[in-house]
Order: sequence, then C-alpha cells, then structure tokens
Amino acid sequence: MIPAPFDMLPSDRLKKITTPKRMVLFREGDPTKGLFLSLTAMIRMERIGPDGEPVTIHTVQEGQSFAEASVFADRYHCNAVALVEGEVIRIPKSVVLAGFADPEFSTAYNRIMSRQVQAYRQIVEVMSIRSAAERVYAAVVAGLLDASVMNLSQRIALTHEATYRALRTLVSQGRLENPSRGQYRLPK
Amino acid sequence: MIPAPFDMLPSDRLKKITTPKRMVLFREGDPTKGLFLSLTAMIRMERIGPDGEPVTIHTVQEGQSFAEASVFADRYHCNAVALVEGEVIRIPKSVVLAGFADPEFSTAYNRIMSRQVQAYRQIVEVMSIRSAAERVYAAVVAGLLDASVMNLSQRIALTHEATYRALRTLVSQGRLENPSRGQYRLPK
DNA sequence: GGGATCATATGATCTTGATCATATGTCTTT
DNA sequence: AAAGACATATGATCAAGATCATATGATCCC
Repeated sequence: MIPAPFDMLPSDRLKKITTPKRMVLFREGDPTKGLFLSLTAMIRMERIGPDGEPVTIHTVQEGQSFAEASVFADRYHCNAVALVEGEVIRIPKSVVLAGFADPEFSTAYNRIMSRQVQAYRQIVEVMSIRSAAERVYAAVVAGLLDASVMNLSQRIALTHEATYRALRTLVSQGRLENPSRGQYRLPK
Repeated sequence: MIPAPFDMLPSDRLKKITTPKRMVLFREGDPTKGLFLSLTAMIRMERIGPDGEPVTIHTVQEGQSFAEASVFADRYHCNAVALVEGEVIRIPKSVVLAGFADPEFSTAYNRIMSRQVQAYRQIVEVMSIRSAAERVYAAVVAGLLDASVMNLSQRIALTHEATYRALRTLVSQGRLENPSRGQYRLPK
C-alpha cells in the first residue's frame, strides 16, 4: 500500500525499488527524476562539505517521503544513500506536477506538508531548550515520547543517559509519572 | 506587497491587521479562521503546558507565514501572541482551500512548503551536532550565516559567545576566512 | 558631537551534559 | 533454558559550552 497522498497518483507511474545497503539513489548534481517515498528503507541525505567530508543533511526513516523539493529543481542538491536494505518508491516529478492539476491531490499533499512544517517548528523549538530536564519535559508534552526513550533522545539531540536522568529528575519533581520501567507519562 | 504565493489569491479576501504588542491573534481551541502572514510582526506561538506555564512552540519572524496547518483543522492548537507591534495578514481558510482549485497556486504553495521542509530538516540536522565548532561550520556551509552572528547563534541554539569562539577557532584552523570584523566566509 | 544602543569580541569561572563504565530487565531465537 | 541483543538505568569523571564580566567598534538619533 502506498501512503497518502501518493496513492492518488497513477500507480503505474510509480516505481518500486529495492535498495541494497549503500546503494546511491541519487547524487548531488544529477538531473532530478522526482521525489521518493521510503517504505522500509533508511536513507542518509548527505552533502559533500568543503573539506571533502560528507555532511549529513537529514536521515530518512521508514514511511517518510524525501527529496520533495526536487520536484521544483533541475538538479539534486545532495546525495541519497541507503543505510540498510529496504524498499523505496520513486515518483517522477512530472507525475507530481501533473497531480497539482487535481485539487484533491493538491489539498492532500499540502496537508501533509503543512503538518510536517508544524512538527519541525516544534522540534526546533524543543531543541533550543538548554536544560536537559526542560527539554525532555517539553518533548514529552509535545508527544514526542511515542516510541522508546532511545528514540526520543536521538530526536531531541541528547544522549540517552542524559535523557534517562532528566526523566528521573522530572519524576522526582512530580512532573512526570513512571508507572513501570520504561514508561513515562504526564500526571493526569 | 503580499509575498508569493499568496499574492495569487483574491486580495479583497485578505485582511490586513495591525497588531499592537501583546495582541492575541488566536487562542488554543478557537475555531480556525485561517492562516496568517507576518509582514512586519514577530509572533510567539505558544501552548499552555500542564504546569499552566506557556511553552513556546515557535517564534514567527517577519515575512513568514504561520498556522498553515489550521487550514485543515477545526480548532487552533496553540495561542499566537504578538511580541512587538507590526502588521499581519489573515487569509481565510476558505480562500486557501478554494485556491487549490488553481494548479498554479497549488504548485507555488507546495513549492514553498517543500522548501521549508527541506530547510527545517537541515536545521534539525545542524542542531544535532554536538561540537560548537562543527555545528557552526555546518551552519555556515548551509548558508545560515546570512544575517548577523547573533542571528545565527539563535537559530542553531548556541550562545553568541560560543558562536564567536567557534568562528575564531574555525578561522584559526583555516576552515573559514574573516576578511573584516564581523565578516566570515568559506575560503574560496 | 555626544550619548545610547547594539553587534562584535574575548577572558574567567562554573555548571551541566558528554563520555565511559557497569548492571539489570526484557525480548527473541534456538 | 541458555544465549544474544538491546533498552533501561545509574554512577564517576571530564570536557565543553553557559554564564558572567568587560571592552571596543559601529550605527542611530537628537
């Protein structure tokens, strides 16, 4: 199944690709072929820095789309490399551009992009909080502790040790509850 | 002048508002009236945390749009408060939704949303770099030093002192040039 | 021109989160 | 049931960035 809103596009134009680990999906400077959708893959978007070292721009998780802006550009602005084996779908830019003629697709696409922008703004604000405890608290309030603590700590740029300690502190302050090992929630 | 792509919408439906300092544009739970465009205002988007204290979700700068996702929601999810006096434009959600019938508007709007997502992903990745020098370097490479150093330091969540020191370090390493006071750039 | 304000710049000190280490709980696999 | 892998959890130490302080250059404005 293809995640919304791309399921509204003609499925015969979408190309499923199985990426072996380390496969390069595109390189900086390549003519753009379209955006991608990771079904089960993890992709590193990287740019080669002035020192010649690769700098990670973004890491794509399962279920996420990436290279959306390539639809409006002639060339890719970074490299995309598979970190593990997995499946991705390539959506030709012509298909997306044609999709904008369909108000329903335009609306649906804009909806998910708006949500993403909203989510990123919040993450940026959370990441700007200096104190580990306050950062973790803001993240929990924002609902970012939906998976593991490990996962949370990565998303808010703290070590998992600092995150565990912050959670402990918040529990001792009565600002969070720890009903069982590994479970944290706001007191109700 | 109204920034793209909103200049493509019927201008008689857009409402210009002059916000005095501290004016509340909308509150969490209010029925959504549409999205906003800050012309000269600074707006704080905040949510009231469980402690009853306001938590900043995002700070809107001049020229930015905000509450885009409200177009797809019944109620606002946060408060919007003017930090200084300034001008904003309100765009009713019906106008935006009607706009999606126009492929040209749809394309233009989705273009800027794609760019924003791209930019936010990059910022998040930069903010995840622990070392101040590497963080600043990545930010400069990403072109984030387009205004003042003060501005940069805020955007990448470093104190300005740490940012100045990191710049100094990078210059001494030959990774940046400092042609004149306050000017920093990549060596050609 | 003089004063106010702000960005740039750097030094000294201190706090805090990173790092390293270790242990236990949980889940999966065989 | 044992082994392996991984998340949870916490202690000890250390380095790096935050904080506080001070100074200078630039800009505005009256």
